[in-house]
Amino acid sequence: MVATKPAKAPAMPLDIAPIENVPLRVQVAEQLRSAILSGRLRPGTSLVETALAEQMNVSRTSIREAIQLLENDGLVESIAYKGKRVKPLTEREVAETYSLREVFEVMAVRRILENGAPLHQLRVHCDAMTDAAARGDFEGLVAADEAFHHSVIELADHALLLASWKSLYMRIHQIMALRNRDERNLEEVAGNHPPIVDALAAGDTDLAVRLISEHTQTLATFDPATIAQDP
Amino acid sequence: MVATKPAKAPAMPLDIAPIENVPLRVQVAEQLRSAILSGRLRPGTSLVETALAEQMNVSRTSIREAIQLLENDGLVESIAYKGKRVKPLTEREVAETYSLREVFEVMAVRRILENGAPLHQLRVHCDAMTDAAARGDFEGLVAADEAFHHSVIELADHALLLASWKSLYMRIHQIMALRNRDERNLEEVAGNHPPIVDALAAGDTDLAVRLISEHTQTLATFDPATIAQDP
DNA sequence: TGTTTATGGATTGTCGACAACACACAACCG
DNA sequence: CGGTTGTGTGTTGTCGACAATCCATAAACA
Repeated sequence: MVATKPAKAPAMPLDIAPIENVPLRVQVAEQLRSAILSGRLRPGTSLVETALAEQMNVSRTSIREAIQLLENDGLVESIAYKGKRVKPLTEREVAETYSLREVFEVMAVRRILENGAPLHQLRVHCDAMTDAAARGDFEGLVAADEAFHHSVIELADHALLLASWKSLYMRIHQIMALRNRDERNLEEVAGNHPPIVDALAAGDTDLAVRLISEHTQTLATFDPATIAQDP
Repeated sequence: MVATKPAKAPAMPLDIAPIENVPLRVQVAEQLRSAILSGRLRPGTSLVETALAEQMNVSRTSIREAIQLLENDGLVESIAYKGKRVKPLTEREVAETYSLREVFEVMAVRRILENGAPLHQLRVHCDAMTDAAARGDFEGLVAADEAFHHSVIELADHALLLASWKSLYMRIHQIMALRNRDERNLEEVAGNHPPIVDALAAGDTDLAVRLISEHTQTLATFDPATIAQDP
């Protein structure tokens, strides 16, 4: 075996886009998930397999399996022989979701401070948030905020934590989409993050934990009326 | 409507066991899950739908859906168009599982101390552990230990936390089944728990957190060789 | 009239058959 | 001999049809 080349030398180095083979159930799941997370499918809406199958022009099997995928995400609940529906969101569930998120993020912060991690990416996201806030770009701010927290979890270098956080954050997405976007001060939200990075850089565990904890709690406020669900 | 009776008066008050209608996929999932958690199906074992369908005498559909249920539990992983197999257990995953469990239990302890909760049940489980240890009953000790920790989580009164913990604890079950039962001192394991209850009763947050934290970490020790998987 | 028993429609659950796919190995050609 | 191109086999993916179940409403009965 010649060692100068990496095992396989492609005859055509041109990087043609690889056509990916995504199973139907996954495509269906993505569409439905997007609809739920964006609030187009409200909590309580019943999901009828036959109807969806016809509507999306796929077999009922694919719909079925897609819905089961959403069940794993905790976005759909099903009662045997009765039906499946978008999981209703109770006030209690919202509170639990945010409290668990807080624990996740605090855990991440602790791990980052224990094991060390490059903080550059966090600063990039902070800047993105500041820019978005300056532009009055709400969507951009939200996206950058998610990217920031996602990075925090990633830096903790804990695959299970990351997976759990992602699953949890989905519901947070949904909640945020359902609630009237209370136009709180964009600048303020953006400004909340740099101190967290600073505390991490300074190695100040207590401060970092307190800041991230307060921050996640802040966003947990919500108005129950805004997440009323369909029967 | 007459108000003296609760809506429906059963003609036969005899409490006959209601024959429950469990979907096939669930029965299949329970069997497979039990096999995985007990170590009869080792990590890495590939699960072939057709084979299982014939073996268990149900349609491939039911097997398929059952396996997807196990995927939700994180016990099975699947690669599209290639196959499904019992999720391999890496040393890292084991460590992550136990560290996340620690965070869950610490969270539970904190909540119990904040909101208050009756501790009677915990004492009962402690006694059961002591008894089992005195009898040299390993199985009994493990069962009581799980019951104790389950109760701790339940007392935290947090449905999402409880669900997450249950899912996580499944893997701990699996790990314990796979590892050579290192006959550590039964009395010692049993003795670790009452101080936790005492700290809870005394309202000593720091001590309770430290005790539960140390306790979960203790059990995280394992020998990688004992969880070697099949190809 | 009040209670029980059919009956119908809507929905999920289960099935067997066929299609799509990935991989390994044989056949072919320079 | 090296590399490419068929071909076969085992697996998952998708489908449409039928069975089981639940619920509401109507019919039958005392």
